[in-house]
Amino acid sequence: MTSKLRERSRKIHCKKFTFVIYSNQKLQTFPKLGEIMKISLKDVALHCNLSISTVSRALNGDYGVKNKTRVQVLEAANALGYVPNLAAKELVRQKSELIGILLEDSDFEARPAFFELLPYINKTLASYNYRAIIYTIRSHNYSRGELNDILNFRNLSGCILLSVFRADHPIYEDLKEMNHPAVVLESSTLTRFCSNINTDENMGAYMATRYLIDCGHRRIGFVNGPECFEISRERLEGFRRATEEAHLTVEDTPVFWSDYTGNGGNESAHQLLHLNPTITAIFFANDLMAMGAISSLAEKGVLVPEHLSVIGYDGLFVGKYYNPPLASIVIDNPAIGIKAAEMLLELINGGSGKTIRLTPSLFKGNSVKPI
Amino acid sequence: MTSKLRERSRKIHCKKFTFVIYSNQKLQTFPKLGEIMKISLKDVALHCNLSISTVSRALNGDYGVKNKTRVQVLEAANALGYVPNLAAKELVRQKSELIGILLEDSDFEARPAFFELLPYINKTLASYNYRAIIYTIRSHNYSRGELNDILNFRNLSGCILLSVFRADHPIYEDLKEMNHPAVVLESSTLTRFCSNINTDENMGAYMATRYLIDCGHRRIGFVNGPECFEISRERLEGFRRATEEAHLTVEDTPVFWSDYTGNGGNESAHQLLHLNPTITAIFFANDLMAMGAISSLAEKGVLVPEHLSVIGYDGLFVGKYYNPPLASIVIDNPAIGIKAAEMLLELINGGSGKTIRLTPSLFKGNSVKPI
DNA sequence: GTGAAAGCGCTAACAC
DNA sequence: GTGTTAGCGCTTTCAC
Repeated sequence: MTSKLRERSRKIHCKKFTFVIYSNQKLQTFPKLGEIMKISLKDVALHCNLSISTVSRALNGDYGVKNKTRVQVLEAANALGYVPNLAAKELVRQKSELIGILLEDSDFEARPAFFELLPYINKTLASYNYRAIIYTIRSHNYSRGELNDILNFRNLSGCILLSVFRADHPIYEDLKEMNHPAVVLESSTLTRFCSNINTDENMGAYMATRYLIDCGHRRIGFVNGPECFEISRERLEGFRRATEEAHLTVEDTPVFWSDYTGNGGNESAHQLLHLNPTITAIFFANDLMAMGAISSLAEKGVLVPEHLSVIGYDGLFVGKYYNPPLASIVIDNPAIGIKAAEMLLELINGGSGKTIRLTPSLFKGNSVKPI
Repeated sequence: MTSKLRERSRKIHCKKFTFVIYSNQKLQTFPKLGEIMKISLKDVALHCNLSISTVSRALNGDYGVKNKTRVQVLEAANALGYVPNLAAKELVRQKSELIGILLEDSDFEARPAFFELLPYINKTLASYNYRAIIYTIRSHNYSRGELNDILNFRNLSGCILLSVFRADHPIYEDLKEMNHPAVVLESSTLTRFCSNINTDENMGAYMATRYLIDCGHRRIGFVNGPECFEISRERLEGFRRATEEAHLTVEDTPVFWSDYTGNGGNESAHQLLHLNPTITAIFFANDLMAMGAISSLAEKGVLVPEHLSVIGYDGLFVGKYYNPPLASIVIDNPAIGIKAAEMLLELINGGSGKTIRLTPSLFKGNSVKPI
């Protein structure tokens, strides 16, 4: 022990411990009254008679540390209850193991499925020792550059755009110019640093429509979400692809633009049925609208599937407990969550942006009846 | 400008800018090729011909800065795109504006309501400039002290226990001994540093049962959650309070312990009806179990509310779109989320732990029929 | 294989 | 009202 180290040693012992006694391999510490001081690398170093740098290397698993030393350090760190200070680490490394999760400020009811994603994203990130930090993005009054600032504040390693914004939201512009890793859902934004993962919406809508057609329905309504979302447009394409393939006329396959909410779906369905009373089936662009419609129609005596067949989209997990169990296009949210996190980690490790497109599956709930 | 500052000035200009030209009030910067260097306090200081500490004071709104200076600093910081480095700030302040949100690792289906809370917690925290960082807590193999380590790693200002753990989960012990601010939901853990917010479960269960009784039901089943949760026990007390008050016998008011999942509710309901065929109403301790039961019973010809009245608990927002709209005890999740965040901030600002108990409300969905 | 020392960007105590 | 200085706890050269 150098004299300088010894000198500091006394000082620090006074600061954090009254006594430090090694006896029978058992380390006893007596923290001062009041708050318990946090143990730093320095404390571990002092107890091991080693320098801070050696302790750091030992703890980080670096080369150039004698095995015996490493074991000694590990034991001391454990005994003292050492917890690294990530702020210090991040300051010097100029990066953090933090991932920004970006939510729209007001999309709760409209996008319940996203909250099915979060636990999976978080777990996947955690398994690589990354943590998720949540930010809220304004749908309106967002100004260019906010995204960059968010990333810079805490030197985030990257971000995941969990909400879907309207296609002309400026955040997509920020995303295109940004050189931090990012993953977006249900958007086709793709750059060197930005991957995207989405399901084949066109295919999903086609599958739903096709299922209704295969069940014998020839007059089918489509209640879509707002036109300003990419996904709404793609779902319309899929719907049209299926109806044209089956040579259904546009008159027999009316389309309504709604808003992805339960009430919106309900209102659109009533309007649709009022204007097109011969309709035998409706395809809703999400489960919430389907549920809103079914429950309200039932009260007016229109029963699903007896009088009207209904299929939704999203495959919300509550759908299978719906009455009747709601036919739907199932998006595998756990898979998307896990994949999104993995794609981001890939980008962080130097990978290039890429696109993953999953194919949704069909859940044949009893809300659709063959005719 | 002191000579020392001037010296550093040259160095830094070389590092981050090729030219820095003020002309017509417009600041033009030419970052070097490749990555754009981040702007630090030092850069702002140099451009203003001020010391770092003055710039820091100006930016932090401290006293002792001439107004003209402050304006100059603010403008320069803005023009240069200065973003503070929070890791540095946290390192020196020994605390962060970070709140840990603790989720159980596997409670997704069982607790969908918690994901109704998160957006509100996050928004409230954000309005005080705090951020939420998500941690997953293991239901099993959790070892004492993990919570403390989580708080210490990043010098979190506090944490919110968003999931409800079984009453004997060791995290509650950690919580009791911890001296960091914490807020727990649906638990009565209360210390100097730990507040709790919950709804009056006894009252909620009483209200649900009482509603059934008021509708004329005299033989009422109760499908509860697992006994290991505090809330299950309290809900049972409320149920019993109502049945005893109405002088219903224990035979006419059978209780089943289930698991808060859709399938569990379904199975328990079938068992309950099989053993007690004269039952006219069932109170489920959460909406998910109620939905699972209703949808499955409907397929067997047992219709709600025609043949059986059902009331749930939680007031999930999808409940009002259920078929029939599900009567339930509504827990005001937005209020709880906002309140939880506010209570935590109170603790952080030196307040003492306290208890808030909200009274739930009754949603009279059509799933209950008077007889 | 280990130690000394510099410095990440910031705050705060102390000069002046 | 402003500048100087000493760290916060850590990683990372560079010596030895």
